[in-house]
Amino acid sequence: MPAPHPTEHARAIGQDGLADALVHAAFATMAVLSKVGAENDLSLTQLRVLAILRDRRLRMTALADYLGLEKSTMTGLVDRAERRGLLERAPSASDGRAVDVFLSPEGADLAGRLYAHVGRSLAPMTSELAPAEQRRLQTLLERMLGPHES
Amino acid sequence: MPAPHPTEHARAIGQDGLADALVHAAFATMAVLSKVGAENDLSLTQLRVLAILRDRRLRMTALADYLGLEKSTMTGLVDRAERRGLLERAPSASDGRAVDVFLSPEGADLAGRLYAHVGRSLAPMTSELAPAEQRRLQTLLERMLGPHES
DNA sequence: TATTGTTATACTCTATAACTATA
DNA sequence: TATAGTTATAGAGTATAACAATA
Repeated sequence: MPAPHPTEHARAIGQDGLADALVHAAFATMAVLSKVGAENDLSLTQLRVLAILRDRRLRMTALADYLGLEKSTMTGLVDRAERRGLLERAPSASDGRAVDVFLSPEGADLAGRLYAHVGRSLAPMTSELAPAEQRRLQTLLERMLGPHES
Repeated sequence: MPAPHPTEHARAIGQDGLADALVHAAFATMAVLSKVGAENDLSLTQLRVLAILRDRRLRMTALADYLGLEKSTMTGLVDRAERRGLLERAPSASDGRAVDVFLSPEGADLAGRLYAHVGRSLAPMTSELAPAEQRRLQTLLERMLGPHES
């Protein structure tokens, strides 16, 4: 798994300075997430599935909506994760057509470890800034991204 | 192409507040890049290839290094882009084993339009911040990401 | 011998279309 | 009829291993 070179496309894609920096930061962050995933034999999509289901039980269609994917794509995605024992399917109690998906104990365990791992893996980047700068960056990003649900 | 829901995994993956915000911003930015790519029938990887080659001529191996992919992966990637007339291959002048890759005129044209398109597509997000905040955000991101080459 | 690129192979990710079972 | 999920199919993206050509 060779390491990428996030800076280059960032510089070439972005329109202005801020867009450049955002694209650059996005590639750097995604590279970290991909690496954390790869170290656990998880694609970025599987990582997202674990993250989304960390505190939720969702039907296939709702999971597809969260990921921005087609429901037919979910079948294989969930199949593979289920085969690895990371999540489980169960028929919905309220709708005979629907299938709920949720983390298995092993999946929840892995999700928890990944959660911590991502934080540690991002630290070398974030610790380039002093604590006060980190707080300012967080505030600006949160303002830019709008109010969180939850 | 259904729209994703970047906030959720962000909240669930990140370790602390800043990591959360970075992951959230990365997913939001990647969603924009993916959308711009998809509107032009380009995957994120093909978008990166165009961006990287925008002002460069590289051999297959160097391109693979920039992307963080195996050289064998490049063959198919370049094949498909070449088949679409976006880039070209030529034998290296200095090394009989090597193959140079570079944008075709059409590829360069598309890359230029994508460049502008990305800037415009990111604007709704960045313009949530006042101009002074935008400058502060850019400065902080650039400090965090370290000095650019070029 | 080592390196460059391709080929062969296999698996994951993704979408579209057609199907089934339920609502 | 409409919705939930799966299956069938196809194509892109990715890696590993083996190979040919060149250095």
